[in-house]
Amino acid sequence: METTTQAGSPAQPRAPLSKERVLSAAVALADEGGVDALSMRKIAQALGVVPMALYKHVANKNELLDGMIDVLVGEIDPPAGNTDWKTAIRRRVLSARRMLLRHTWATEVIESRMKARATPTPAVMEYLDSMIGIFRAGGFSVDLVHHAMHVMGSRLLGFSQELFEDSSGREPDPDAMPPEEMAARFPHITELAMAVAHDPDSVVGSGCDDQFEFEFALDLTLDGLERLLRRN
Amino acid sequence: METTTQAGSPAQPRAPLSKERVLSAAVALADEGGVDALSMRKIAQALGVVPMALYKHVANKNELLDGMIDVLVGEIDPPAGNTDWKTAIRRRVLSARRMLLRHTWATEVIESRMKARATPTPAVMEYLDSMIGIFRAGGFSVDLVHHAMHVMGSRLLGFSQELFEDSSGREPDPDAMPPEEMAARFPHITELAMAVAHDPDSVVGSGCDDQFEFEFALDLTLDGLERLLRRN
DNA sequence: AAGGTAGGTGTACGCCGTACACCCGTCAAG
DNA sequence: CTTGACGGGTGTACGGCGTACACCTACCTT
Repeated sequence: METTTQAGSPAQPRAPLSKERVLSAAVALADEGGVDALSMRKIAQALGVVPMALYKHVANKNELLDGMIDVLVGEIDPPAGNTDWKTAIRRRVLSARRMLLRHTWATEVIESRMKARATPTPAVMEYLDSMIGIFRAGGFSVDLVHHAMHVMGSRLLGFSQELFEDSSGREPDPDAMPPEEMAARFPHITELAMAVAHDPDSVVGSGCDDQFEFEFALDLTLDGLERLLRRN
Repeated sequence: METTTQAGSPAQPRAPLSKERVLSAAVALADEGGVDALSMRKIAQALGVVPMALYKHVANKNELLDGMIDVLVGEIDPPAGNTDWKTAIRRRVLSARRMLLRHTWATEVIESRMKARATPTPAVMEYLDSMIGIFRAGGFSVDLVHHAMHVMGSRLLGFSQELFEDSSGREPDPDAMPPEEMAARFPHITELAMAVAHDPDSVVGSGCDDQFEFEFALDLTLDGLERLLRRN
């Protein structure tokens, strides 16, 4: 059994590794067996490769987890044009939910990674940005969108809460984005951040009163329940 | 420096271990350094004891995590009597939030443990039960409470979502509670469960339409936002 | 032909959870 | 007073984990 590369061999012994192949193997492994069953060694084994080979494609396990989150976010349907904000948001959230149900480990990983990172990955940022865009296009003021994002909270995936939290004392982002590119790629996030904190440098800084936002969302919910109650 | 037990020594060399001491040491360690920095070995070291000593007080690390959750739930203020349901719920939720802010690792642990266990620990059950009780006392019908619990969702700690999910294929609960005791200790949960599924045996079984509940909560939120928008 | 580089390999280290055998102080029964 | 059970702390050891580091080997460029 010669397994070394042989020129004319019709069935090549192994496809070449790549970040995508590593990530989808990882996602597949997590789907069956949960995130506890996910180890670099198991992923390598599933790919027929030695564990350290993975490190040529992902820096470490945390980056791998971040990459997996991006894969998941990519599974969420893009925003549907030609509808009012309400159905657009509704569809998007329900699509996100379907993704979360497909990958039961997702919320756990998202939760823990969002706590650790200074900034969400670009894919996540893009998702949030387009979400904000839908609200803005629907006529929401910047302030109201801000509230809305907090209110949606965990239903928007579970991370908007953390997104707005103080980001100091976290793992420093290895390749933090310069503010100009930030503004160009995520216009809505930038707009919101500038309105919230009058300090455009700390783009998603802690210029917002978390406690106020929490109570705002809570009261909105309680009022909704009360209305239902009155209507008996 | 003789550290072995010596009869008349006024300062006894070490307090005797106990489950509470282990748990509070674990909570303290998690508070400073997050849940990743929490290992049986570190806890033991903090208590001046050999790692295996802990296993005389907790069965394994998962049970330790469950115990830690109970400690946290115990920090939530008990329900305030003599008020309407709305302020009672409000106070309770805000108290829970203060606890979560004190222990930033809490949501992560709760999230992962709730996914794994068949039934929440008694302390958690008690918390949920009293929460339901407040709604019921406020005049909510059983059905409406059911909706309400889903709506509050993560704001009620983050676990009611999982509580109502299908509980098959999870770690079997070592000491599952007999239904009678269940009904006696958690009357409100039982009432709700019986109404939802007409099968009183699978007390928090999957007799509820998760998708419906999710959309119900989503729409309640969206309607709330819409009202704010109209009032511009 | 020379040499850089991208990608897979092998070994090794320190951490983890915990199974298992042990040991010792206390206390009840004989 | 002896004995033996037992609750609780100990020591050793195993298998799995993430990953640092040195290597080797094809290939591509010049």
